Amino acid sequence: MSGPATASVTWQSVRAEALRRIRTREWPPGALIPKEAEIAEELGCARATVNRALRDLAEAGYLDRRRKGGTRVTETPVRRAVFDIAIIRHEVEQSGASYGYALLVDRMERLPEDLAALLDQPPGTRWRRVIALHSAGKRPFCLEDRWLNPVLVPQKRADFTASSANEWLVRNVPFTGGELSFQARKADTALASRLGCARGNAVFAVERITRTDDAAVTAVTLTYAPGYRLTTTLG
Amino acid sequence: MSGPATASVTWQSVRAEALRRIRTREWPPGALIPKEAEIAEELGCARATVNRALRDLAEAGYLDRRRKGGTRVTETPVRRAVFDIAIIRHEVEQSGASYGYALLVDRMERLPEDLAALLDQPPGTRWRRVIALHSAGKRPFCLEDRWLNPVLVPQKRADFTASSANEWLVRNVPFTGGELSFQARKADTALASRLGCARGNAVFAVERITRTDDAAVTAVTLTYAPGYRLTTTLG
DNA sequence: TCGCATAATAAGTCTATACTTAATGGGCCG
DNA sequence: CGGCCCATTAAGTATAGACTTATTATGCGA
Repeated sequence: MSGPATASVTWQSVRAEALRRIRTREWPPGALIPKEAEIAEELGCARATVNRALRDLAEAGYLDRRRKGGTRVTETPVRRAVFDIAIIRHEVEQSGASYGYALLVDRMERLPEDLAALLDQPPGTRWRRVIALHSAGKRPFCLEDRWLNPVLVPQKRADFTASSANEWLVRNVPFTGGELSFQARKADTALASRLGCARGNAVFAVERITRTDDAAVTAVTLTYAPGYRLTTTLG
Repeated sequence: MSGPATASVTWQSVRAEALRRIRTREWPPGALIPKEAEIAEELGCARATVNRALRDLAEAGYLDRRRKGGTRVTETPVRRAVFDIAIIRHEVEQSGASYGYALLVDRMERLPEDLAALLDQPPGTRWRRVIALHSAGKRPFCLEDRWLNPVLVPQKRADFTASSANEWLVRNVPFTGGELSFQARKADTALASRLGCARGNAVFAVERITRTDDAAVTAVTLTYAPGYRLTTTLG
């Protein structure tokens, strides 16, 4: 009823072969490639196997697939960079340094107007504001300036004196979406003194807003000490 | 989608249900969840459908799966941010501005020692160096400072006076790997004049090395004018 | 000739089944 | 008691077949 038990063509091998054809331009950019059934017959496997392989290549940005339209090689493959958003403690520990944490501010404050708008909060809303410093060895590593939705993260339930809001949130408030942005900033006097660097230094800043289905959970700005690099591998 | 006539349970619906259970802590962090066959029976679908759903959640970082070990909920879900590495022209055009391009330098130069090491080239190797400015409207947008492997990108074959190396490479040299890093830098005099900003301004810099299986293809530093933000959505 | 209904098509998906592979844990032997 | 081998287990994968759905092409009528 089924084919030979051993000779199976794996979806990885189909993927590899398809990628080879793309790289060698046997299937040039923009070209329509044979349909699944044809490739399956050619390589001697089931259509589902080809489907798995081509779907994977499509996810990776090498192919564009459309029902009825067939599959074509992407004209200009969009490369994706993937960053893992780690817990800062892990990031520090992974670099070999010992991790330090200090809570600097934890109080209720009125949201700045622009931020309130981004968070879908009426102007003047008071949220919990937490500022903390993460350090690597004796050096400041990253300043965390965070606003928290007090409904979801009341002061009595979450205490950030010993460990950061970062970790508490990861474990306690699953989020469903948000935005992330990176930018370069000049350190002002306050920031420079907290990060232990000269005023005017260029620092790397990450802004992140996190939401659940219903409401915004938190908005945070992470400002890293000068010299920080965010690195990843292209696959 | 959830048609009554077509009673089939889709893998998306299984995924959604599993995610719901993770979010509601019905399956708390660290817990072992039922095995595929059990879930399949419970939801009334084939095991392959459950497999597809759980595999997807594992890829997204919600689950850890191991043969024989079963599937458990990730203790601290690692969130991933995905950035599309666009062609700079597209990035500018998408913002609504008109794109401008100017080639500033194109000559053979000796690789700096540290870069040569990164690129697996013997010290003193001469590569093609290209410097170009991308602009949005009348404003400088991004300075591209690039080194190219002259074997793969000889000057006679690739002319960058009219369009950038960026686009030529995407279309002509498929790459298989590389590294990417982001950082904040202070603009020195040369950079400031080219980007049309004040000296000492904080600028966002992207460094990228691109390789084929055999050899390094190119190393590039993209320095964006002050105010640039790299943004993405968290899913 | 234009516009719309319809047929054709290729990918998307579900199912049932069977086999493979990586771990795990227990039992046997030294 | 310790270590190794093997049975067991749960995920991983392959397959054939059938059905769904988005999209394109076509042909008919106004």
